[in-house]
Order: sequence, then structure tokens, then C-alpha cells
Amino acid sequence: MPELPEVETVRRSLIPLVVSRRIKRVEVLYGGIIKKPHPAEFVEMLAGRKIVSLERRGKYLLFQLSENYTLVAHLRMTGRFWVCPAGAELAKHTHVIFHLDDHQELRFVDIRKFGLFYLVPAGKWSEAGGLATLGPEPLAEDFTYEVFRDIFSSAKGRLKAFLLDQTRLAGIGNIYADEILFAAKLHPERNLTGLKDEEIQALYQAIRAVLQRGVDCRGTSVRDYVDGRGQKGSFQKELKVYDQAGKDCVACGTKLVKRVVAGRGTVFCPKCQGDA
DNA sequence: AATTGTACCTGTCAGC
DNA sequence: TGCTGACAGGTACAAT
Repeated sequence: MPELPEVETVRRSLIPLVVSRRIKRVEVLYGGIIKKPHPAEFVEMLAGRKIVSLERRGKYLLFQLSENYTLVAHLRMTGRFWVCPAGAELAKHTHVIFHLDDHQELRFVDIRKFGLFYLVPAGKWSEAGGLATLGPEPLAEDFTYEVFRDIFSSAKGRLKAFLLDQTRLAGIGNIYADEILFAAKLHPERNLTGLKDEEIQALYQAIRAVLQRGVDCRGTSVRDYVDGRGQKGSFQKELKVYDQAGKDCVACGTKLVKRVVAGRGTVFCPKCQGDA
């Protein structure tokens, strides 16, 4: 499900429902997704804490809690949060239930059980998986072209792998990587070295524009994704290449090609995006 | 050090 | 109809 625009949409939809609420009690139905600390301690340490704010870093959600703790959550492929009245019918694949102090429950549901939770002291991101090593936020104001060019220049390999590397840029996943490369008219298998200045600029502009459009559309709902209120996004209506293999390119009519690049299914227009 | 492969899970869909 | 295999928004870790 979730890349930067989806996680940001989940964050915004959850804020009015959970911020300022106190966690009365936590139930862990499947402990495998609790990475730190052990599930029993996780449950014990969360009880009684207040949710002070909800932030996002890359694809991670950060629930800032009272007494300087942070609940770090990653939705991975199919994780989702939703809020419902206490005691509502239990959806299949519900793994964690946070009982709130307003007779509502924040529930974590995840078909594939890839989602992750860490409960760490605020700022101790090195204890929260990949959170500590994330690159900059591509939609932040201070993410200028100069900043991007420096990151780009220090990396090598193929464009698709670069965009997916969370330590270079935070928050881009498989959908937006393909859409960004199409918007920039760059081939996913092209090497970083050898790009002209104007091509690097086009890539920078495409990263900003495509991600911002994704946020404005409240994310992409191709399969499971919905926000914290159960609402779908609309960016799937604007996809030019992702999930469009075999269709005609909207720009030139050429059949879109699908191939595995950087270990991920990748769709591109062989004409508009040129040769690798 | 950096890249590639594999593991983690369940559901869906195409092909036989 | 039912079986099998490929594939799905993403890391994390082992192997090379």
C-alpha cells in the first residue's frame, strides 16, 4: 500500500481521531509485528500514555507519546490503521488494538503481517529499524535542487534503484518511482552517471510534482489502500505507467513494457523514456 | 562497501 | 471446479 503520499494521508486522517487521546490499554493479537520491545513489555509501556502528536518520516508514522516515547509504525505492503467504536466487530487480520479513552479503538490490520512497530525513547531512531538512516523528505521546503544534485552525484547504479533507496530519498516506492521516471522521460534502467544537467533537473521536478500530486489526491488505491477513515485515494485514476502494462502510452501510443528492474516490477514507455 | 537474493505472509488471478 | 505458480504498495538480513 503505502508510499509517502499514502502514509501522509493516513497521518492526516488519523490526527483528529487520535491526537490528545490517552491509550488506556493495548491488545496484541499477533506479536510478530512488534519488533521492539518484546510484546509483553510493549503493552505494559504503552498503557496510560497520551498521544501528543502524529508525525511522518518517509513511510514511517511516528506517534509522539507522553513522557518522551515514540511509537514508530511502518505499514509495509498491506498494513492499515483504522479507528472504530470500542467493541466493534473484529476485522480479519487485526493484529493490534489500542483502546483509547473516548470509547474508540485504534486498530492495526495487516493481511501480510509485514507491518512493524517499535516503541522507543523519542529521538532514539537507531532502535527503530531503517528510520535512522532515511534520506531527506523530498517534499520539504529545504529539499532544493542543489540538495538533490549532491545526493544524486554521490550515488551510482540505475535510476529505478536510486529512487527506491530510502537512504537517498525518503518515501518513494514502486508506484511513484515508475510514475516519476515517466514524468521525467527517463528510462528506469539508465545509469545515474552520464545524465545531463537538464535530465537531473527534470528528475528533481518530477519527484516533487508527482509526490505532491499523490498527496493532493490522497494517495493511490490500486488494491487494499485506504486511509484512517476507510476512504480511498484517487491517484490511481492518474497513473500513466504503474499497473498499466500492455496499454498504450498516453503520450505517444506505444505499448507500455513491463520488466523486473531492481527486483521490482517496472512499467515504462520504451519510446518516451528512451533507451537504457 | 555495495549489490543481489531471499525471507517474511496472505490473497488474487491467470493458466491449465 | 480446483490446483499451481506468479505476483502484489516494502524492508531486513544474509550471502556474495
